[in-house]
Amino acid sequence: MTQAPRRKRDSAATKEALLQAASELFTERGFSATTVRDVAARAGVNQALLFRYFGSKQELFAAVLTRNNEQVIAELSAEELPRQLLINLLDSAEPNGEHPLVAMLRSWSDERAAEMLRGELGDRYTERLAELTDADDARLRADLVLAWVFGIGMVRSVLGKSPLSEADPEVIVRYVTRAASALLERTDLSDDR
Amino acid sequence: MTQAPRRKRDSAATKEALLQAASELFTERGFSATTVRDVAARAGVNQALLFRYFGSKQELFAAVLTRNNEQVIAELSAEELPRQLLINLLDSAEPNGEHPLVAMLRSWSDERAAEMLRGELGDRYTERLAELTDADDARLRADLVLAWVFGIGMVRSVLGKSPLSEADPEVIVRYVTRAASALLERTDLSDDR
DNA sequence: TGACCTTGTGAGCGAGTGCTTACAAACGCT
DNA sequence: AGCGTTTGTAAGCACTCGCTCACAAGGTCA
Repeated sequence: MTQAPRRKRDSAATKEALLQAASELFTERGFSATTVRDVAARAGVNQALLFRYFGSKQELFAAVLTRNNEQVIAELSAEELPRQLLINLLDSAEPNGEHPLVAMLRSWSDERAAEMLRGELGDRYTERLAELTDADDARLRADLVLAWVFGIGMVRSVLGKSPLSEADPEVIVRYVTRAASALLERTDLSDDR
Repeated sequence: MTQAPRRKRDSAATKEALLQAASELFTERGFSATTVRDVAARAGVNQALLFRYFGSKQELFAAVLTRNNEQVIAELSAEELPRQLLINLLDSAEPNGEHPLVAMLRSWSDERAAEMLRGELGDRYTERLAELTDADDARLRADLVLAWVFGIGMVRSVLGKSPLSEADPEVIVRYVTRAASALLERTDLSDDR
């Protein structure tokens, strides 16, 4: 009987397949509910390679998080951030939707995963949002808005609680940006269409 | 050598000890990071009794959640709810603080635990908050406020992210209630001191 | 006292976890 | 061809988890 066909020798493609599979699974199930065997299986890769290339499950998670979020933060201007963050998060309520933030939200309560959110990653979003106001406690106000976005993502995408999970994204965005303008008191935020 | 002294025969006290220990541990670590061995150890009880009295770890979690939250919901009027929810949550940032909600927040991403939050429990808070406005999408607005409270609790108590985690509770409450009054459009909510 | 039910105990089963190791095959090089 | 290095594979180690079970000890009632 013939053995299973070997993979082509291509370490770059293997790493990429692992990252992609890990990104999907962490988004779907969160950090602790995702096993390295699942990741390797979806990537079509022997699980030992996961450890050869990333060292540990935790380091793999870190690689996924930074890779996905670097992009989001870099691409968006401060003015668009809260609005786009929300829109992306709300759109990804669809089962195949896959926003980087959802992986973070689903892994929130895991202590090892939380360390990365608490650190540099979360602060990046805060700094960006803080640019929107000139109040002296700008970063606190930014954190409050960020907490709101996270909370909405939690209740809607992770919990799936109605009526929030069924509501029209447009309506939510309008409500939130309007109320948030009471916090980030520059007029150019209230550009709700 | 003498054997470890046996527990007194008192099923009620044993159940209560298990519930209390479980409540503490679920609050500190969340559902999935808490093991039945931990619970039994802190309660000073053989772990087999946990299963005799509660059937499974999941049923124990349900017992803790309903027990703790019934009290909170029943005690507070609708007008006080958002403010008190926030204050309790913010005060419990102290290491020994132990608000029922924190156990929920820490177990958020666990699918089995989330079922209970999604169901009756979360709706109870929503209904209560929806009483505050007469808008036709009252429950959606209530969910948005609830999501904000949850988000703040997450970022502050679970993540421990600064500056939100170090901020003065009074300031946070003032900001939030003021901005939330743009959502729940009755004037009697803006009673910020 | 002895039968019976309730409560507490220790040991361990079966499954799943992250991770390691010994080895085989494919490649680049001289 | 022969060599060393890189990439892929199969197996399993060591551990933790939720949960079960056979049994011992305390209590009640006849």
